[in-house]
Amino acid sequence: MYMTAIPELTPTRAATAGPSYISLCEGGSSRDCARAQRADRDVAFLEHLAEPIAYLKNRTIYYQGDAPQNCFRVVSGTVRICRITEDGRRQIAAFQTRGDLFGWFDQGPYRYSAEAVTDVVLERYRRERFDRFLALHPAESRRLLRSLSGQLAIAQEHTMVLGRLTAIERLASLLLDLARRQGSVTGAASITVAVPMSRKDIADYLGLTIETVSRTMSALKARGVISFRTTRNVRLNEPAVLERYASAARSSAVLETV
Amino acid sequence: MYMTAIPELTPTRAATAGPSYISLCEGGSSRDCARAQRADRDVAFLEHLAEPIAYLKNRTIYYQGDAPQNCFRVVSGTVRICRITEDGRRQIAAFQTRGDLFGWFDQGPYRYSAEAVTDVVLERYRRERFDRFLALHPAESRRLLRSLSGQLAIAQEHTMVLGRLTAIERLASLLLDLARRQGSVTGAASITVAVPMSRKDIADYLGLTIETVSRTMSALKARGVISFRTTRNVRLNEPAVLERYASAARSSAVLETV
DNA sequence: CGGATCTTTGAGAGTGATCAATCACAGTGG
DNA sequence: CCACTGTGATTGATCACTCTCAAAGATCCG
Repeated sequence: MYMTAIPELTPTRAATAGPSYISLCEGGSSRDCARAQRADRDVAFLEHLAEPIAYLKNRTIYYQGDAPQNCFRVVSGTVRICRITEDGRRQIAAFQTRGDLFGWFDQGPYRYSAEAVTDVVLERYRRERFDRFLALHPAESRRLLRSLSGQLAIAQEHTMVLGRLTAIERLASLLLDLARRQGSVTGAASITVAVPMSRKDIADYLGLTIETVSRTMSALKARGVISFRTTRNVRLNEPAVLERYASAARSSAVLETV
Repeated sequence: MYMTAIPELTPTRAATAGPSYISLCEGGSSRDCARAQRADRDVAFLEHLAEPIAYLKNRTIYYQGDAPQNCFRVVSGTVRICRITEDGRRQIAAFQTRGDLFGWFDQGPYRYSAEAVTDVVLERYRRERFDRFLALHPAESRRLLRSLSGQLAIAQEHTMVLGRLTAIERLASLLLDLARRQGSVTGAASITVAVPMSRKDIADYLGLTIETVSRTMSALKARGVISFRTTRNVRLNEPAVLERYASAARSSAVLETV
């Protein structure tokens, strides 16, 4: 739809074609955007703000420690927000997909790096202009609040996954997340899920090692819960079983007041 | 300062004394607030919005799953944002202290419960009024953005802790966080830290068990890095050593692009 | 087809969890 | 004032899940 205005990938820098306006939209998943109030002059203004830019797989979009001059919105592809320690441990705080805004909320220098998981197309915004725009357009800033709220909610869910789930529960949780983000209707008999990231990415997102991820995947396959077309294309044969594993992360009855 | 207007604790509901205006302020830690632009009528409006309310230790402020009718700001004490699974696993997503806003960003029902760690005094805001206020006061909503950003940053730091740090590193990280929140100057020779939460709370925040927390504390004590006045009052004898343990969570040189 | 990278699988080790008992402390009442 | 009780914290012994080290198997791409 509005996406077509942006070239699907012209390495290192999206070419030609005028930037398309994509309204800030709510939630981390954010599917349908681009509706809601936008006076014509708003659109005109934002057209100057958004600079389309593309990155090849595994390229760094910005580094932890850099001064935060830009923020970005994902047009297509997947971005990882991650950090590496001196001794090589890596943690991925979030995966950003279509519609997600990132790089906006660091106050000082970027606290995490942003890297392209796949080839990606982004819209880049100069932070200072972006902030100025927000000051002028209160409605937009309230929509941004909702978007941030969604990201915070996701981060807190992630906290549960990292702090209290077993390996198999973490994997189940991720697979269902991916399915949901790809718009699969939960409750379906069988779902095909594209896994854009490597085993290492999965491991670093879930707080595990590559080996554990691989072994756990194999265990799920052995039980017939999932099967592989390729390593990056998983078929969820029994989503209900995965739901059961992942359920620890989400639902829960209200219990005693302790 | 502005705190004095609110009674330090009158069980179940803060008594008398008119609500004091506390401006939304930035960052998760947020020390000095109450400055910045506030026209007199803004103050007057907010005075009607904020309802002071107190909770005794371990009381629930709201339950996961409830419809989110209110949001809160901490005036004094500590609040935990947590979730319990059916099988009893608990994860604390965050501790909220003076100046922190919580209960605002859940879109649907509350995803986490909020409970009083200590006796607390809060300001309660009706969400619908709060939102209406934001719509009328853009500056306030941008300040809220900054506050939310801070909380998101904290959540992402927490992600690193839960996903990649060892028990001793997690403890070091928490102790330094507490010290910082209490305004201790880092780099000091020796710091006394109040630990308002129980070992169980610490364990559930750090993704460990009570026993591991206890053992790790003992190990640190044995090495002379910390010592106890009581279980809830820790003296950091060698903050530098703790910094070294915790450093994995924060700093890190920029490395290869992988 | 060869070489690099990614993934899977195996064997063994280790950190933190579990199960269990003791200890410390605050509150209560005799 | 001091036993009694209940909760929270500490310590111990053992277990298990995941990590580490290692090698083989896939997959991709020139």
